Amino acid sequence: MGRGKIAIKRIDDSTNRQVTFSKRRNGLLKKAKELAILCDAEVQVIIFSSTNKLYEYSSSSMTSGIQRYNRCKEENDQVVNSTSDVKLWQMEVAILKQRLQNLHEAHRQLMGEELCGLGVEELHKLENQLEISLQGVRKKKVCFHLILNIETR
Amino acid sequence: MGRGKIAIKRIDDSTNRQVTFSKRRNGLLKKAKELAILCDAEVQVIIFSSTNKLYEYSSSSMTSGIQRYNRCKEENDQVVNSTSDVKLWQMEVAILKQRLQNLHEAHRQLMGEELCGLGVEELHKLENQLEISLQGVRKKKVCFHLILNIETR
DNA sequence: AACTATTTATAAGA
DNA sequence: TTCTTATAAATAGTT
Repeated sequence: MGRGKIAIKRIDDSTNRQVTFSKRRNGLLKKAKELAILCDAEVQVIIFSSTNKLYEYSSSSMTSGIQRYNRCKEENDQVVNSTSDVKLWQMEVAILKQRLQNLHEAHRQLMGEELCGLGVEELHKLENQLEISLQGVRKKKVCFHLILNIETR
Repeated sequence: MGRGKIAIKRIDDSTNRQVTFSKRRNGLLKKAKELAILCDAEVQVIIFSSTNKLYEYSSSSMTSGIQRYNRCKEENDQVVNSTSDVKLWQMEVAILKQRLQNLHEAHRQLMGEELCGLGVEELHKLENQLEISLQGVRKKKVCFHLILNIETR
């Protein structure tokens, strides 16, 4: 992009290379930031110049970004060895996620959604439960009204 | 760049956001590669989409790039390696437990239990929700009976 | 997935 | 270096 087209290969002239590095580095960091904001992504960029100077961008914290990367890679490895601390925590996460999912499903049924998987018997039980719930709520409401009546008397 | 100018803020429309993500992600990775080649730099890019998919570019190996970053940062004693992964998993466990607890509380309220913490307004809302739920369940039951009638006719 | 009208990035020049 | 500008490249909106 510019006055002329250039081939993508190492720029021989070191001054030119330095200038181009400076321009394109800024461009890359800007684009990284835009991507993160526009698309709600987590983006990390690490750049070392040929003179070993560090430039970086991270949409969150670089540390957490790198850790997330590490985790992602570990999962893909599926290393099956002795149960390390990490593995134990991972198992706990898996268990909790499963429980959360189950509870979520039950919750949706109580909301009258996602009833497709239920049979007649289960629908009956759910209906009874909802009626019991309503009784409980209405009883509680009555209590409130009694209290209000006493206070405003 | 394009038919119109856009403000750099989160794109609301999810389809549009996904498309833009795809385009700009490719753009960013291409630019990263060009910078590395043209300017003889070491470049690493890590991108997580909002759907938690990982995309990456590394001019060398990601691991060595990250290690180089760590060494560079060690002066500020921000050591990032996989041993602190345990902490991250612990954090995830804590977050999941919290979510589970919240959902559990909501669940108990839908069961007509644990109503002590609720005010009049909240009781009203809960009652309405339960009535809606009952309607859903009863509608579903009617469907079942209609089907049974047809089958046993 | 393609196609363009525009915007944006940037190579070269000052 | 920093600014300018002509041109290449990226991409937003459209089909």
